[in-house]
Amino acid sequence: MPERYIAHLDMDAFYASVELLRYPELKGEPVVIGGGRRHEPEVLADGSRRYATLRHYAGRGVVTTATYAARRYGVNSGMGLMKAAALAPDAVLLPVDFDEYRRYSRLFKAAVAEVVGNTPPLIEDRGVDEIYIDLSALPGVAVDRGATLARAIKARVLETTGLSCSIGVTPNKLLSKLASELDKPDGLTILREADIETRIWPLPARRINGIGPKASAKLEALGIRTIGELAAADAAWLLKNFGAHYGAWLHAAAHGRDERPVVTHSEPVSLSRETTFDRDLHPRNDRAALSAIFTRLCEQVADDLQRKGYVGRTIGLKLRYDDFRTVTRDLTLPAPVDDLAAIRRAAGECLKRAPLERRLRLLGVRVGSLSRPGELVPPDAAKPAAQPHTRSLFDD
DNA sequence: TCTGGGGTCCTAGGACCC
DNA sequence: TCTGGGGTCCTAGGACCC
Repeated sequence: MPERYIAHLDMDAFYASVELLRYPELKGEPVVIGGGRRHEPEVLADGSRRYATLRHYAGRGVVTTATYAARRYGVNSGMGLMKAAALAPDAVLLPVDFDEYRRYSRLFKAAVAEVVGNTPPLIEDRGVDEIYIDLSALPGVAVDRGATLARAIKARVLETTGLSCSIGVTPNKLLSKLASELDKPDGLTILREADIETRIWPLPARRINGIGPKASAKLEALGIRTIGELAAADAAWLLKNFGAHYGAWLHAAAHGRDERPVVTHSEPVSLSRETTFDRDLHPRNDRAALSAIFTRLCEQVADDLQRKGYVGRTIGLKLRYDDFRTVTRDLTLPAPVDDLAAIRRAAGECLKRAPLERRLRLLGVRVGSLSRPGELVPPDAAKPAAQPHTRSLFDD
């Protein structure tokens, strides 16, 4: 198998950096992006701006991104804004503007495509602020293991967006994802297999994409903190503790082994809309409000389906109670749908099967088993039919 | 100071069929 | 009136990621 050169590109503090392009005077200041829409900066008579600060925030929002200055106070994405306010009360709070981030996302991806070309496609989308790029087939890459090309990509991205990014280039996606973080912000890290021991093994196991809070807590309880300790663990012992599938993957990942290809096209599996209420709502006392929200979510999903050109057979409902427990119910229809009436009816059937004693904090509606409207067959029938096997002694 | 919204993939049990 | 195995679909929940 020929050697692969896979790049992982990660935009630096992406949402925050896009906001700094708009509000350059905030550069270097602790800034937090998150929450609802009620804290746009106010433009004063003299043209200057007054920003909201975390101090006065009240609500259920979370931190979407924080600038590096804000991170120094211990503020991190995913953290509740109320907690962030306790850590950094004077940090500026800006509302999330997804349309603007999506616009910059298209810009930086186009800039990368300009440098590497995109026929054949080489870029795998990993959401709004990161991509993988398969550099293996590009001329001259083997000479310096992608360094010149990666620098050209970084320069072009900066030129077209004004934003910096960090890139890791290694033989696979797993290592590149780790490598792109080693030198953030504005970093470039190139690793060979021989560098795993010195550069990867000292890192916490939690850094591996696929080891989350649960798995890392369990590893820690078993005495494993770093990737190196995980690599040293006995393979059979890992299988015993984590199951055949995950255990084998943990072992391979710790040794930096990952054969996954860069996937340049994918179809969605499901579309959903959900919302957390400002205050918990009671299924009986707040029936009217809940019903209106329920209908709106169904409308939004129907709209998304029609706009994107999909139909779906499985309608799902998601409820989150005031104690944060989450419950889902779903219903598979005989034929795929994309209209409000059908979605609402099916989601309504799901609702009948859900417990409604407690107050609710979240409601969500999902449509899965997607296909294209013209497609006659549901997705599974499109798979190659199982080979009929020859009759043996044991068949009926 | 309680924890957003949009996704993917995996597991596991039961129904149902051959 | 019992025994064995395999496969797919549906449903529910959970881990994880951006």
